[in-house]
Amino acid sequence: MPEGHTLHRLARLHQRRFAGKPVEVSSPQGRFAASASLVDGRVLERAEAHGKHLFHVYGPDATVHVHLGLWGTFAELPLPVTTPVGQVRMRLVGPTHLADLRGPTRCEVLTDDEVAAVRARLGPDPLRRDADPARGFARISRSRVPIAVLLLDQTVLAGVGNVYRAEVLFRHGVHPLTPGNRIDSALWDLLWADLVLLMREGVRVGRIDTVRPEHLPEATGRPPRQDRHGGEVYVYRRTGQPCLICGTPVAASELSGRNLYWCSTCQPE
DNA sequence: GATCTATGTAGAT
DNA sequence: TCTACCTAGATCG
Repeated sequence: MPEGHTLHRLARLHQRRFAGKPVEVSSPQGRFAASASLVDGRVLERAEAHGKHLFHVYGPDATVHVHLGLWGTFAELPLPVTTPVGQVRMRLVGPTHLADLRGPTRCEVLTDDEVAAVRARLGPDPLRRDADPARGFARISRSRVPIAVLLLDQTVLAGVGNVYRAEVLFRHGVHPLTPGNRIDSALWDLLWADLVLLMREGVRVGRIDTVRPEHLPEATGRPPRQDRHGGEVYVYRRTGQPCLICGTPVAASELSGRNLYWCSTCQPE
């Protein structure tokens, strides 16, 4: 689940459910208990996301910072309060709903200065209005590192994960090993605009869909994708299956410890 | 029941 | 480049 769109969707949801009201914050599992007591019962001022980071702002002295990592999830339930199931790191209880956080890589209370330090390390986020894509291009155009690695570097761009990386490179016919300094500014503008489009749609529908209408199962007669992550994609986790455009089996390898997927015909070196 | 895997990142080597 | 870490669902035997 957790690429940037997931966090922005959660921020939006938490803003609606909890902001402006006192919230009960607890840690049924216990690992967040001491920090939860710092914000328990206070009014949640606002929820916002930057890249894959979620912030629950209670005041200048206390913002809950959540990073879901690979496995983290937030589950929302309507009241009444029920017994927590599984390992619930943080539970928020508001006037109408509760939210249970499981498996985050990060869940901590920070001061405004500490939040600023976290955010200072993040590159422009295609889902934020205040994002400056030129900052991302400045890094990319100076680097010989493969574009596939740069896109996942959160100090270059914030919020892009393995699915959006694979899909945006496919949609623009860019080979993943292309060095950053071979990406010209016109191509960068296209990649950025496409990330904005795809990720906004991801926030809207709650899953990652990147396939153009003419290549969808309904248009081509192929069976829809059955995958835990749910959306329709061109190459992500489609190793060995025919490319939706040219039929070449989708290639896969590992790069910097992450799975990489591409079409060797549509994305030539 | 055991094992594998994942949309992520930090820190050690 | 490696390892550790957080969790739950899918798959294997």
